[in-house]
Amino acid sequence: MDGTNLERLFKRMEERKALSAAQKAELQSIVSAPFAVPAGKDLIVEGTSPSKSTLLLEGYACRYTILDDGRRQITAIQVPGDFVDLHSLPLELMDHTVATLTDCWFCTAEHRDLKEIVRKDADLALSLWRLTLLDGAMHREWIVAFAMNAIEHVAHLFCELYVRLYVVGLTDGASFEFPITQNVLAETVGLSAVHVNRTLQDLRANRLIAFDGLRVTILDWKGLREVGKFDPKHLHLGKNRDVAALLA
Amino acid sequence: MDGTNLERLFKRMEERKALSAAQKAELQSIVSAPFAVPAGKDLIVEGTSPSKSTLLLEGYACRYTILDDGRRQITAIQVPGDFVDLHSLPLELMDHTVATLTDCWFCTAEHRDLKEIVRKDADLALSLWRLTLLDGAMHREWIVAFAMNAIEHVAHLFCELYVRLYVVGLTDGASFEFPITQNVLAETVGLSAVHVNRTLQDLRANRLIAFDGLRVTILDWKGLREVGKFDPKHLHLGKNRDVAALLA
DNA sequence: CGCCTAATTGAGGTGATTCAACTTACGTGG
DNA sequence: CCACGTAAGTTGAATCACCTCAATTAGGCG
Repeated sequence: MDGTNLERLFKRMEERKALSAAQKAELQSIVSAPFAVPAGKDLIVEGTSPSKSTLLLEGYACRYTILDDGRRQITAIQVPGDFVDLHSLPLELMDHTVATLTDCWFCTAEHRDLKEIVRKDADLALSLWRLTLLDGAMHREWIVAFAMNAIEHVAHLFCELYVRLYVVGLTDGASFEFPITQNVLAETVGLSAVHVNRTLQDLRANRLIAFDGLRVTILDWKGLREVGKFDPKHLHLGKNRDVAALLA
Repeated sequence: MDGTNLERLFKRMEERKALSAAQKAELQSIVSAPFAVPAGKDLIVEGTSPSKSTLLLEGYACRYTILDDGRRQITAIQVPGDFVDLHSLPLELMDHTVATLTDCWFCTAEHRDLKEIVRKDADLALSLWRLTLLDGAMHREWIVAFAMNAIEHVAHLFCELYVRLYVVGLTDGASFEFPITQNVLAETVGLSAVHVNRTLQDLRANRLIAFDGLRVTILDWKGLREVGKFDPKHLHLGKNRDVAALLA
């Protein structure tokens, strides 16, 4: 068990079906050593064609596109265990940029090695394919969230983050680290920073969450889910017993 | 060339790299005969696990989710040549519903046959995988479009439809059939039907498009792209010469 | 202490919503 | 051939959610 720790990736891949020891070893054998990237750096830039895919091990990253008026729209928040650009394997060209939101650790896997896996092990290929489709499912859910009002949208975002972090073991009871500014939240939900601020105050006043810019604590999970109309079906968590309990 | 016509699917799959005659024959051999579905029917329902994937041959379909307040949010519009649920191959469970917007023709491919292809032909596997990622790329683009105002958003939608239909040969000069109500457009862009109506009037007044509920004619392609901030990078059209000309 | 960034507050403006009415087009039956 | 019903499109008026701009407060940190 030396080298880069892929446990969080494995947890994600095993939501549907367990990986064999050989499959884990196979993945373990192709990933690079971990490396750090400071907060606020563009990691993979729109218009480039990566020759490897990058796995987030620690920290928060995001995908974004810059709008004409200079605003940045974040289209996904990535948490540890997420491949941030696995889709570049079949798609080749990046149509958006991936950046770090906090100090992060990553590792990489060469596309030629990943393609070799796809060739040799159809089950592993389907499992990797599945990971990229989960991104798509989350995108769809975000589109739906954009049709909600501000409070619902922000509540929905916190619900999603909580469950995703829970799956990879990064929640501590009802709370999780989230050192993200209100500005970044605004870029995520497509609202002004001022309105995000007022929305957070609403959520606090309704005793749904506490958030000090560093850590989110969920005070009323049932209430938050109700406000955010959150149904984790799009996360395709399968029959994970722990998560079932979380959602009961 | 008997049986179901897969030309539009092939056009989509060949954006990056040509398929061999054998690969086309392989795909041709696993698809069902075409069948018709009338407008307004739910074709693949949220919560089910399809044992086959469905290809749209003619007409318009959509993916949607119903919100708490009863509104329907459309998360994708599907055009001929699109697999509407190829993602259910690795993902198994449908997290949203697919419905027809107009009278449609479809055909299907059994998952066991598709998996056999994935097993035997890694290139074809990557090509199918790629198709599902294009959906994801479009979802991301839609998220960005939701951060725009009404006119920009609607203009963006028409731009995207125009290019996608052009790729599969369904444009006639600067126009294309689009027998879609303003109500459905409202469900697509997340606006009220009233405001979609006023937005369309704006687009007409600015001589950007003509739209009578049955057919869209683009009067000012350059202007429309400008208003909609449309950049087709997310469609990953590769070096298709015709499309390059369209976008010049 | 002074500086910087993030968070917060207030006031005024605007884009989009809701609701209700009216029109237009089209199909169906008397 | 007209009377009617229905669905889609259009319009006006009042309201609301969110935005912009500007000022203020709070919290690290050299």
